[in-house]
Amino acid sequence: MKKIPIIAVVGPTASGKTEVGIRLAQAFDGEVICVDSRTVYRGMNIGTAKIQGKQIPETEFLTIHSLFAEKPIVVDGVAHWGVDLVDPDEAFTVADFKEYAEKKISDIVGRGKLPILVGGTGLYFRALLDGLTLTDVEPDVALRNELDAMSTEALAEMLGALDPDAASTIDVDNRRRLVRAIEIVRTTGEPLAARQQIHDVPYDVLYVGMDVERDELYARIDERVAAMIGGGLIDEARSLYEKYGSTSQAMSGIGYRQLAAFFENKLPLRDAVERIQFDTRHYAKRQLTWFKANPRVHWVTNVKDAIATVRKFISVHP
RNA sequence: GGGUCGGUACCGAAGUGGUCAAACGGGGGAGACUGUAAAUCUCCUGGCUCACGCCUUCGAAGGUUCGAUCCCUUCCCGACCCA
Repeated sequence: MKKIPIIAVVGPTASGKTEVGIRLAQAFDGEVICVDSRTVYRGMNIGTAKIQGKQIPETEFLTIHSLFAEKPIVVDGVAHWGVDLVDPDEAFTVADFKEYAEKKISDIVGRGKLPILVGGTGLYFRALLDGLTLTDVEPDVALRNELDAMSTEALAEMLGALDPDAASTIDVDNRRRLVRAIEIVRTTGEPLAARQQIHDVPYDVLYVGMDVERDELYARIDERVAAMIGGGLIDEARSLYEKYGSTSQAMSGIGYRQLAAFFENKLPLRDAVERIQFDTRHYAKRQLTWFKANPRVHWVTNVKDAIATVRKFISVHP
């Protein structure tokens, strides 16, 4: 079976992915799918640096599938999908993303366009493009609450009893992983390894990575955060905070949680803003760790090189 | 001019005779990652070294001591108080 050519634009936050995505889409008749765990939330615009443009009804695109009530955003003639899929009090997981993106890719291909994945959420890319199976075990809130009351050591012990292999494989210092592993093993009765496999993927992916010197990247991040504050992030965060509280998944995002601390008088504004900058830099670092580990990424420093790289790739996929 | 409290690694901040290259936090660096992923977790962070170890550090200079980040003296700097 012939594989579907796909472009994946990866890189840390503030590295210029958005612009490259648009330019590539224009140059190669593509549509963009945002691979971002935060811009899926409606109403979170400034703090997520969500693409801004004209929102148009999905029906104009003759889409075949529609998992979410979404409105793609069109910027400079380029449609962006995967944005504004859920409300901030809803959960959105990798599995949701994977399912959504797979259907969206066939939509785009069905329209004769080139799918261009743009984003910074490493796990989402891996799940979609490396074919992670993502077992059918959905998060069990009650079980998680129960497990959360236990110490990390106790959790590790519990997993050791249920699935020794898993216990020796996963990071036993990481409660969150421990809980998920126990969740899977307990509800399926099968070892974790049986539930976590890799399947073939029908895509032929070209990874384009945005390479920015570290100092430059950090300077851009600081500027961007300052611009967000100047651009109304505080008001945006406040209204979300008032509507959804500080504990929702969406509010755990950088920018929002630090401002929530400010609203609760736990942090002076000045410190909250500085915190946002630090946390964003750390986040960028983690993203870099993820993408640097992928040997398939073609690193570029500008739009022109990105286009050249894609052109070469496309030429072997008539 | 007098007095008090301080000056510790990139920053903040413990330490108060040996067990101190010096707790802890921040920052910085590296890494992990299969349904919270902008989340969560791990390691490193004076120099040389794979390591044992060696070397140089705790404002400066002297001194006491077998031994000083820690005690004494003087000086420099900072904060506050009294004049």
